[in-house]
Amino acid sequence: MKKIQSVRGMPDVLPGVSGRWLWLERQAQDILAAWGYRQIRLPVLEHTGLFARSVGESTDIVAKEMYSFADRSGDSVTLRPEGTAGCVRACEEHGLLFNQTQRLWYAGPMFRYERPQKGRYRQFEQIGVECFGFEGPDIDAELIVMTAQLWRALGVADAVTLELNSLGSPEARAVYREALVAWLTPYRDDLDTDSQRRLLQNPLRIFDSKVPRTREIMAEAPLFADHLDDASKAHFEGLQALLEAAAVPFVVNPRIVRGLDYYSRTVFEWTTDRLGAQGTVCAGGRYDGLVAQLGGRPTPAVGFAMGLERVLLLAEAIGALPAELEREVDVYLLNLDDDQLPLTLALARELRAAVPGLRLQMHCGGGKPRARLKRADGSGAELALILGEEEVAAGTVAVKALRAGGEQRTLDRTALIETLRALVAGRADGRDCK
RNA sequence: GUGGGCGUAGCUCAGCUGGUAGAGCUCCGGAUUGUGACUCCGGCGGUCGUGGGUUCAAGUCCCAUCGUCCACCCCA
Repeated sequence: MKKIQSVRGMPDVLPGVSGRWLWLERQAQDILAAWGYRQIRLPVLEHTGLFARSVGESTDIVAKEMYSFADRSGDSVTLRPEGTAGCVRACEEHGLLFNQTQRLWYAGPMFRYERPQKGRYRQFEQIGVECFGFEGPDIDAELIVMTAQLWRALGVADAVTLELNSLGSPEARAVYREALVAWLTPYRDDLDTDSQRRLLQNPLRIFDSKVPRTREIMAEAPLFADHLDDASKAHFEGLQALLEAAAVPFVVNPRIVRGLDYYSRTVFEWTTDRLGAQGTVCAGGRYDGLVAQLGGRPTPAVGFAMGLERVLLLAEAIGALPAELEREVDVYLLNLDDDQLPLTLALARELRAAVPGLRLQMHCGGGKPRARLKRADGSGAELALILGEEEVAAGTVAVKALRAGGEQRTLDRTALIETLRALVAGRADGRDCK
């Protein structure tokens, strides 16, 4: 009998690390709310055609990475490989873009059929942000400054770099593309095989090659910056000025191309050198043409997506995870004899009500006092609250410090609640480090 | 899809030129009839990923296959 296991590339998040996820999601949600962004909740399944029309037929994502299948009626549906397409679809479908602007976010799993490796999974979690109806560089800057704030809140700001580029208008890009292909064609045989293929599919990507000879050639190639249309150029310069004013450092990287067809003008990536081959932690850009392409009125749009596994890997790699995440239980309440169970239950309820935020775990499962204390220790709690015959008779609770020393005091109800409130108040939960 | 590393107890791993499967941690019990974390004693726990081959004998060698990790491609 084959051992049962998860589908390849679809990892479980076990209890020991799920707290990190809650921490990350809370940090992000707090900031999004503070900037006036509203959540939109989207289905995980969409009609296959949506992605083919938006992401691009010839992209790897659509060509070979989609989880597509026929549902019971025979329609082809696809587990979303990214969030933007579904978001635009929902906004159009419900009239959210009619004469109005939107600042939206969503979170959840995305699916791509790729070989898993570090920082890459077949099911992975993203937080995505999309803005509609703003055409100037102000909103581009807003998104970037907001992400910069998140990196600070998470303690990873020093480990990420902002890289910027402009892809210009679709027309300018098409002109440049032809120029680049014409320039490169004489060198075709000198290029590596991957780049020869790119020459047909996405020549701009050749700038990304890691092959030395290809890089030598590309160092001489014509640059897109010289083909940028005036309006895109002004937009890009406006964005850079705003980022400088906001003291957000960046580097202009002409090699940033983005794999999805719908991008235009501003594209950006937050990258790190701490994660091996998957250095991009957050990426996005402008996609002014997409709404119209999907059948809506022409609507300017910008957005980004953040890979949460990568952000967490990064936080872990540089030791940015707050130590408080280690403690999941504040106090462990145990009775020494199960005759005291009804009283113990009542006390647990009373303490949880009296001390907001208190994480109190009550002993279950019987056993000798020794075994109960052992469980108290294993729970990770700071304090053990012990309820024995003597305490019940006296109306007190024995409070034993489990982490430091081990001294034990006997407290009445008022002193106990005071102690627990102080414990909760002193607990840094990672929300105050922005 | 391509290349390489690795699959032995729940976890981390050792196991020599082939010779009857080990440690640490975890967990449970005892030393300790109301006190954890330290110490000591005992216990639970493995068809050595799977299938085939070579051999008197395979965890060890060979082949295949699956899984996993890393890298390429591509991407969050």
